[in-house]
Amino acid sequence: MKATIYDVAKKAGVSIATVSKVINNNTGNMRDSTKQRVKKAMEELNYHPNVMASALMGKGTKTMGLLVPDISNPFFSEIAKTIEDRAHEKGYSVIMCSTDENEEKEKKNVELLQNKLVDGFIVSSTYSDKSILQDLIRNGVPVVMLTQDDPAMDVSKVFVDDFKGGYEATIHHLQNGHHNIAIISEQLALASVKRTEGYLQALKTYGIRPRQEYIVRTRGKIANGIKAFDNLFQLPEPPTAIFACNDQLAIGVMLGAKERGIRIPDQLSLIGFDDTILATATYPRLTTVAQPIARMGKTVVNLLIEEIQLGHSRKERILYNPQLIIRETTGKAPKVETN
Amino acid sequence: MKATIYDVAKKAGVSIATVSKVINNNTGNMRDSTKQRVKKAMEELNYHPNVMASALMGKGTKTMGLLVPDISNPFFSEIAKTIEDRAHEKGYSVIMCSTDENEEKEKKNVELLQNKLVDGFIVSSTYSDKSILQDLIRNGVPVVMLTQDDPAMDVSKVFVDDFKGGYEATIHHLQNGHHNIAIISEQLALASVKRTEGYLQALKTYGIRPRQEYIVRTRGKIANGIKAFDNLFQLPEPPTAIFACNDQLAIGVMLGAKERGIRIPDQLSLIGFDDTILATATYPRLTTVAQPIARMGKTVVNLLIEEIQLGHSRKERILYNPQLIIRETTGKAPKVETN
DNA sequence: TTGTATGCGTTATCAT
DNA sequence: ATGATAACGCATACAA
Repeated sequence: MKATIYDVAKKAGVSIATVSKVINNNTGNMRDSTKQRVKKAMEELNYHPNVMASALMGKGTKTMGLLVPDISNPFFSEIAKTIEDRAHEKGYSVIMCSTDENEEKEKKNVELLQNKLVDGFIVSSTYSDKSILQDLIRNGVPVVMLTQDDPAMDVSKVFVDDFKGGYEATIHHLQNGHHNIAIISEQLALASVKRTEGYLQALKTYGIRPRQEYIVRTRGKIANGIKAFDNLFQLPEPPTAIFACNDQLAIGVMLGAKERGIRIPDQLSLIGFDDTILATATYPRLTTVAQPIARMGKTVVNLLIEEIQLGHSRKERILYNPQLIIRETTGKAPKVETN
Repeated sequence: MKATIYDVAKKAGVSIATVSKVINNNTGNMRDSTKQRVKKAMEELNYHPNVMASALMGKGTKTMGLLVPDISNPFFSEIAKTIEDRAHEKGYSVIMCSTDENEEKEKKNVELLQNKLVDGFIVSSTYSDKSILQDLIRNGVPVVMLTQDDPAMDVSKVFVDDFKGGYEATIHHLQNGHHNIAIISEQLALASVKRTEGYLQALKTYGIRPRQEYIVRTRGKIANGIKAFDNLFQLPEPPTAIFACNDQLAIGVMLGAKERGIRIPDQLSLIGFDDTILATATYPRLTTVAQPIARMGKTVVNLLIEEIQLGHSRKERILYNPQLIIRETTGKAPKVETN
């Protein structure tokens, strides 16, 4: 049977209060000898405090919930990895939940976790029903947003400057002489609208009028990237450059292009976003806008734990710089045929 | 403040015992009217039972631990997704832990979870110190192994026939006329040794003597795939076909080959394993041995929950068939130059 | 410096 | 058919 605090107390010849004190390091007024005696007893019994019981007493569970759209998306699994690592270092566990951009699941996940065992939430998925999160926040549950700067959420946030990322990607295309630049954005991601705004701004800087038909919105999967590409290339005047708002979409474009015999980067320049494992798995290697995944992951965890201990949100907004990583899918615009 | 069972009882004008009964569906001897009254009160107060408290009473936490080598590896994140989905359907949460094939983390993860909040474990990572898991099992903690059939673990297992997968991949190469077939295997994965055995068996079937220099062991990352390829191609007689024991390794080979101007599949045939997102993200698309990820994920969860409720292991071994998916990286062996 | 007693929100046993 | 009450393992105010 598992040892309880009573077993330890008996073995050490003290009361449970004393044991409790050494567990919680309230050993201010305690003879060092008793402390050692208790510690020894804990060792020998292989005693570990029952988290459930101490949680009942108002202590936390040392567990955090991680809400992402889809853990099987490389970007999220990569950031989940860094979150997990950091959390473990700090003695926390992380429960993961994919919302699948599905309102029902969003709600169910939060319910599942809330009255259960988490001390706080990291949320990296856009909620269609924001009241779910807002209720949480109003009730004083620590929440830190990751990957999105949603003004509707008055909590701490860790994210990259998506506008800048979109801007710089587009500028890179423009500097290469492209004028017909399309963007494929993620329908439901807040970050994608920022990236689109950056794209628009870059166009403006170069005095180029945006075209509706060059702006496509879809879900961020490979298959949709292929579709988007197909549609774009049925246009009377197809783009010579594409900025895809995530790597999966970009991969889709590459696949579609291969299928149609369109060479990248000679006939089509392409930029992705995220710099996931996918970006280096393709040939040619994908030019993409990198997010500092490791630093972001570590930072959200630190911030969340800090707020859990603090008891309230610091409402910080931590903004990282995206970085355009030029690899092999971008190049000069093809000569325009003047007709 | 969160509502407790007392609040509900008061509101419904009954005792907490009665409320508890409707919570747990022990409504055998209960007037339907009271039951409804209680339910209504719960609704109105937005009452959710405190899992910690009920866990204290011996009920489980409805949480399972998922131990994988690395959640950022697409294979594991994809299977984690299906596990999560199924677990949620059944009202369970999943806590994920990457062991990083690091003995310290292995131990720490289990400790983190054990005395904490999980009702059982799904373990899909090879433990270098098996006693950690065996202690768990001996203590009656439900454990189901995923992805590996380790004879040292006397519990239920869900996995593919790795031997067969390795065998069929190699046979495919052989049928294409290849004789110089190399294998790149994952150093630490039990599954990889089975796949290697299948490879060896296939060779034997065709009367081909295995060559030591064609058998390379490494960690399953893209970078290592590149290195392995480089080494293989510095051999006096490089292979004309490679079987990589996971998709990442295979991607590494593709990248290395591109770098050296070696065309796939014309000059080199390549097969991967797992059929992750990576396999369809490359060009040409990767021929690979698929594991039925979705079915395996669903099955482990079902099995684990069953055993949690049952109170003991059923010690089932559920074996799935791998499936060779022939895409575009495999083809006929180049004509041999007789000299 | 250490121990006693109470409560945290449940479940379960036994009365009523 | 329903209610009173004792655990569960721990933290903490208060006593000693």
